[in-house]
Amino acid sequence: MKNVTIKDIAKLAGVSRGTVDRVINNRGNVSKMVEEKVIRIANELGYEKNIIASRLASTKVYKIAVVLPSPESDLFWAIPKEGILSALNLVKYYRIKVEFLEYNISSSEEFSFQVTKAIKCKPDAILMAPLFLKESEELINTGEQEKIPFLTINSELNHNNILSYTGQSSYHSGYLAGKLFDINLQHDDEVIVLNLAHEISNAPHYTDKVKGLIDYFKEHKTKHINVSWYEFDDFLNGEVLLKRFKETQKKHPEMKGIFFTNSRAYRLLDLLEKEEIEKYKIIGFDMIEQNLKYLKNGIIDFIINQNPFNQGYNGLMNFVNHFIHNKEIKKQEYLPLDIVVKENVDFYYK
Amino acid sequence: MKNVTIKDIAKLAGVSRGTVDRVINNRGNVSKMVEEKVIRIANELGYEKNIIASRLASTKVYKIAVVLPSPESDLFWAIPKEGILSALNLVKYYRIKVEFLEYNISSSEEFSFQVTKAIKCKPDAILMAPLFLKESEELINTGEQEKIPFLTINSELNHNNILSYTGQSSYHSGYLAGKLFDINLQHDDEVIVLNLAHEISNAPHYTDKVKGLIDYFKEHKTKHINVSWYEFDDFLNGEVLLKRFKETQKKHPEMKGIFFTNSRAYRLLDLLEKEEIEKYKIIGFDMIEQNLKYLKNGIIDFIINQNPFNQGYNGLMNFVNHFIHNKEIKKQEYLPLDIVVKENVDFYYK
DNA sequence: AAAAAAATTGTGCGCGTGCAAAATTATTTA
DNA sequence: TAAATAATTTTGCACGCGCACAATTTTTTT
Repeated sequence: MKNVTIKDIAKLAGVSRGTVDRVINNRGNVSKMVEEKVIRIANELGYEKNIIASRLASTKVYKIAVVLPSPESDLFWAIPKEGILSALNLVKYYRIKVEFLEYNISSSEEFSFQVTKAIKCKPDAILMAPLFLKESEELINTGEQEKIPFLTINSELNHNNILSYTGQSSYHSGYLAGKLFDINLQHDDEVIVLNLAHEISNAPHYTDKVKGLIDYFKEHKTKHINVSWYEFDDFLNGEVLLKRFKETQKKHPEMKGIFFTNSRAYRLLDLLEKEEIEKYKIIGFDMIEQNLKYLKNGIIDFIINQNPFNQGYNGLMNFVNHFIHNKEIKKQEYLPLDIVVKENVDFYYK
Repeated sequence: MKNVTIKDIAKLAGVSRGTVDRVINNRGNVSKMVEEKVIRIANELGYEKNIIASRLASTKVYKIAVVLPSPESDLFWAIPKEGILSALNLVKYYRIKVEFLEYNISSSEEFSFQVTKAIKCKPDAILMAPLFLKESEELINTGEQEKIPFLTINSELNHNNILSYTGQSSYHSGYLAGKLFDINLQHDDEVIVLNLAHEISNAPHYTDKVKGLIDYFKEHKTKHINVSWYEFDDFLNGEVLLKRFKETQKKHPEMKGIFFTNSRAYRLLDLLEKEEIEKYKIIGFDMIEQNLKYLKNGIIDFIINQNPFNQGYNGLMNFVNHFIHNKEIKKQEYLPLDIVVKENVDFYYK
């Protein structure tokens, strides 16, 4: 079962390897008759290009720009980068050049700046997390004019210049949180959603989570659990944050569950006494070190893991599959909604 | 930043490529002086072998025998095979030959027969699920004499002829089940462990699960939950199975939780009426089609997913990393203990 | 119809490594 | 010390494909 090579095709078609090469790679300058014949024979033999030989011989260097928040500004983002590097390691000799560009997670200006810079690199594609909705759309349009497609991770966005999305379904992660509260709460308890984010954002990956949570309790009314939500935008200021939380407590005496919509649960928990907070069922996102502390001491009950490693890994593999292997890639690849508790936390990618 | 090649080393060392090649690959017939010089220069330059060029040029075909239960005898095993094929697809042109050998999951004789056959193929390694403890140990010994190392998935076994284990920690999956029961059960409820397996087995991947579950409740006594366990070995006979379950029910009036230690929950559930069974909290393993039905209609509450796809994928990648990339591979790679509920089931590998 | 231009096809080298045969150098034997 | 043997090193082809350039054929122009 030797693999079919262009040499085999050339011999059968009665032409030279060069001609077969031109047909296979659409380099033109081949007469219609010959082209058809070569294609027919290639199909008959079930020819598949030997990618490693191809990449070895080719001088073309594929270029991808990766634009992600800096781990310094948000710890979560260290892991997707590891995923990217790990994928890269698998395809080390494919002549792929990666340009890493980082921005402060709170700065939409820096985000725009770096994506613009990425576009100027004229890469084959840009892999990014489009955290800022409005800016992202504009930038993706700009990219489209320059014929630079995008691959996205973490937050979903619709645009026909986006080749793929790898990440969770925000809606369903909220819905799942509903289920987890439902198991753990009592009749007439109340769930409060806290969004600790700088811009009071209408980013879909936030609103969809809330929608999912609310929908869950619309569909499951046996316990009469009520949901309210708040945005704390100046969460970096401990005093203000604490004050706003106290107000919320007062306003919602039946509050028994707290749902943090992102990885910043620890920001509030750092400010509270254990006794005061352990009466709440708490669900947050992301297995970053600061949150794990609270998961392990029983303050956070569930963490929903967003598979940051695979976001990076699969994101880059999508690039490879699309550009190098010429494979169809899925427009949406929804990653699992991992339920992380104290008892299984050690087995997830730390 | 061009990559360093043997040519570069050869030039700097003042020898030919062939000599460098012999040093790099320990082919001998090189004088000590030259060898040391080449090694020194290679290290200085940070030489890394270009694997794709290497595999392209080499005539050596790596051979791996894969011995797994047939999907016909146990559906679970369709997925690890998919994982293996998927990994294989990534390294398609590395000249790896895979010999798939299947056995009926209930037959230790067939297992031994196929592993013996695998050894006779004289592969570079054997990837298998050592479901039968005693037989496995003997076979691994035989393999050791023939210098054939093993890679294992799914059930853990200690032997120094085993290069790696990829799968869950059975103990912790039982422990996790304890936690899940604890959340969902009441004071003085009882949990029954059901092991539906042919041989009343002392296989560690069964006993460890029970141990984990029991330990959980040893450490968490607030609800006074009691645990008992039973082996149903003739589970294929519906009548007998049902009878034995009824007996168990009678014997344990406080039974409120049922823990199935493997993927065969559906075998019993198929025999019971919905009304009769929905009062129990049920935890089982593996996202096979027949179980998913019961997860989706609310009869099974939790499925612990064993990542069958990754068992296969990582198992094969371990082979590649060890033999082709010459990388250290971990002796134990514990996969996540995924908690699957109705609300997140669609996002796990079906 | 010859020359020029255009279109098509063929050839050879290189990517980085493996491998075996040939060539060179060092060592032993007679 | 020459010949034989052993040890070491070099050389060249191969893997399958990309690519630049050469060679050939066809078409157009004069």
